[in-house]
This record gives sequence, structure tokens and C-alpha cells, in this order.
Amino acid sequence: MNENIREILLGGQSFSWRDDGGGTYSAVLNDKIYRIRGLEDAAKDPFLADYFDLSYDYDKAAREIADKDDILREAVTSTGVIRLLKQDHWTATISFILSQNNNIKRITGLYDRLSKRYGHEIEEGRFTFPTPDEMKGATEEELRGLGTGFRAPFILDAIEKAPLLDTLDTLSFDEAMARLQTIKGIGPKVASCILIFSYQRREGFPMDVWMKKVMKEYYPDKDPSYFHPYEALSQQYLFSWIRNK
DNA sequence: CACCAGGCCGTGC
DNA sequence: GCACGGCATGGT
Repeated sequence: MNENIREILLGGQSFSWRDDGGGTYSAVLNDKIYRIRGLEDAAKDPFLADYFDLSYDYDKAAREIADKDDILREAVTSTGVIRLLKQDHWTATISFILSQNNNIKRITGLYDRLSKRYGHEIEEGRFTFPTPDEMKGATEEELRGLGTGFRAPFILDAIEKAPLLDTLDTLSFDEAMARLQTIKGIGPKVASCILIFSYQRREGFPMDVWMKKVMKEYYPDKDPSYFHPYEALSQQYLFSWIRNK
């Protein structure tokens, strides 16, 4: 089955990628700018090979998920193969704090404004996502001025607690969820997104407004454990499917 | 004008 | 424990 590179890059698990037109996508990652047209390009670069989790067999996972039931089969076949990116912890944390009660387009805009204000320029008009250190002097007024709204104090708390992000790897899923939720503005949905898209915790199952609809309408008597061992991937397929339907 | 977006917090019961 | 209103902003 074909990989859906567009959905992987722009479908809401990362806010780093931009559509440059002509089938090219670019992102500032790892202090560099990367331009790719597909996974073949990612395979040529060690950083991207890891970032795209190329050692994991997503095609096999897609087939097994599709075999689970008719809804998942429809979600997988209509979407194409989805991968889970291995994003930087801090970038993912701020990205999903920005995501609450927000939409993908506006989240991307906020991500860009934070980059322009606190990051550094890699090439004309392209900025790194700022590190916690680079955001150290930020104030609530400044952050609100960039359009973050009620999320401004959450970002400040995350800056304060950024070292916590390096303590999660050895923890169980539940412990990591609990520790992330000690940061203001991080609840179960945001925490599970961070753990999936930055810590490779495939048992996460983010329940946003879209997924609540899916569960109510198609899985009324089920809970996330039904999708084991592909909770996170199944959720991604159902999320893409319902949003594009 | 309303209602919504990859929700969470504080309050009240 | 669960239900509810409020919350910044920009799009439809």
C-alpha cells in the first residue's frame, strides 16, 4: 500500500512541515532545513531515517489494523499507510499545548510565530523552533501578543518544567502520562499526543473532538483497549478518515 | 450573529 | 467522582 506522505507531514501529528508546492515538503529540524518529496529522500539521511522511524514496518501494521474490522479497513484503505514521527520532545510538547481547542491551520501559524520570535534563522524566512533556553525570557504579554491566548501561561509553565521531559523514557505509560500532566495546560489528550509523537508510546489513544464522534458513532460499546496493540496507529487512521470524510 | 477547532482549568455538587 | 462555564483567536 502507498504511504500518504501528505497526511503524515500535515495531518496534525507535526506542525513543522510546509507544502512548498510541486510535491515538495520542507521543515526546519535538527538545526537544518530539510526538503523531501517522499520517504525515498528520508532514507538517504541518517537523521530523517530515524525521524521517520524507517526501521518499523508500518505496512505490516496497516494490514493488521485493516483486518480488525470493516471500519478500520475503510479508514486504512481510504487513507493509505500512515507513519508515526519521532519528534523532538520540547517541540512536540509546545505544539500540542498550542493545539488545545484550536485547529491545525491556526496551530501551524502559532508555531511559526514562536519560531520567528524566539528561534533563529536558518535560511531566508525559515526559523528553528526555539529551545526552552531561547524562550527563557518570554513573558505572558509577549506570548499573548503572538496570539497564543489563554495558552500563554501554559507555555510559561512548560518552559519552567522543561527538564521533566528528559525523565520520561524509563517510566511506564501511565507514569509518563501523570508526570506530563503536572505541566499546566496538559491533560490526557495532549499528554497522549506527546507520548505517541515524540516518545514512541504506541498505546496512547488521544480523544479529541473528532475521536469522540468516531467512538460514539462507530464503537459505542468499545474503549481504546479494543485496538490493542495498535491503539495509537488505529487512532491516527480513524482520525484521518473522519476528518477527510 | 452564531458555532467550531487534535482541551483544560476551576468551581460546584 | 462527574458536569458545567470560561477561555483567545480566526475561520465559516
